[in-house]
Amino acid sequence: MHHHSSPNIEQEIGLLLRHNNLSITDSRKKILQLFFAQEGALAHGDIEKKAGEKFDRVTIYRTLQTFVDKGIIHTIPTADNSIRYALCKDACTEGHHHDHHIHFVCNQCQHTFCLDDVVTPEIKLPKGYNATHVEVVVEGVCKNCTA
Amino acid sequence: MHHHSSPNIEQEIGLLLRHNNLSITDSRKKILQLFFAQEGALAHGDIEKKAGEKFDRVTIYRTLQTFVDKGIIHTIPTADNSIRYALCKDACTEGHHHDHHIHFVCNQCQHTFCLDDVVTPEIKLPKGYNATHVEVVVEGVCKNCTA
DNA sequence: TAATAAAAAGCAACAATGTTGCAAAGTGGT
DNA sequence: ACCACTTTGCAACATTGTTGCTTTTTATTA
Repeated sequence: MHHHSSPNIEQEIGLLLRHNNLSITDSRKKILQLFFAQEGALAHGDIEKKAGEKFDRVTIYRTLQTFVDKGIIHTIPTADNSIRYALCKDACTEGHHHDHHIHFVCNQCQHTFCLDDVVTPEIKLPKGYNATHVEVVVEGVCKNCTA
Repeated sequence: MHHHSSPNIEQEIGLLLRHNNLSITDSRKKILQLFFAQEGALAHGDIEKKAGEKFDRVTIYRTLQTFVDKGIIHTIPTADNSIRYALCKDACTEGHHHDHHIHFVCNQCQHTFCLDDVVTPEIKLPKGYNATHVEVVVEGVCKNCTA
């Protein structure tokens, strides 16, 4: 399980923000904590539910956007109009995401996971098409629900 | 270009609806015409723009939902909260979609295409994960824009 | 530590998108 | 032409996302 509640998560979060030239604010810390405490991806709505009493909706929108811009989190496409966000584990930088792993959506628990060890395959495209990014989303039953 | 305006499109649409046990109505015909006249996928918003003066927004929502349920169209996930829809070319039936092709989103013209000849690859998942469906969305520059 | 400039958060108002119940209109079958 | 059933349009509402502006917070300097 990835649920560290180690005392230096706080520190780690501070460093992460500082490395990205972001000032350290309550909302940024709180939202990053949610991501660190979570195995899987979060939608805006999830964050609003978990942190919404403390923070304005607008702040959450803007914070997520900032994190995406800085390469701290990445988006995961969905077919239900609720973009998911997850921490970038590869070396992403401002304006350059390098997430080559696939994503898994569980039909049972509805959670979305980054399978960091499964890289996106090469796709052979017809003539004239040039790929810059390949996104793979696999649906099915996850490890926790298979049991 | 795929813009047939052949006289039997109308017939084809009628048959398609009848085969799916759907009554033939103006909005269903119009929306199917848009899909047939279009190389690429459509979002709800696109359809609303092109047919919105004639039909209520609610009707468009309900019609798209009906078509998805019947296996006439399928959804394409996106990371911008605007689900795209495209005609199913494989043999989809009510409750059973069999679209194994990949999707391509052009960064230049912003259109989304079904590459019907490119099948989704096998993905090897970690132990415990079971796949029921694999969705591949490739981003890049399409045939028309490469020129 | 206090003062300050810059950045972020909060607020309010708004825009866009999606949903529901119900009455009116249209469809297919007799 | 009639009838049962389905679909549409309307209205009202809920949810989600955006924008401008004021207040608060942050990081930095003295």
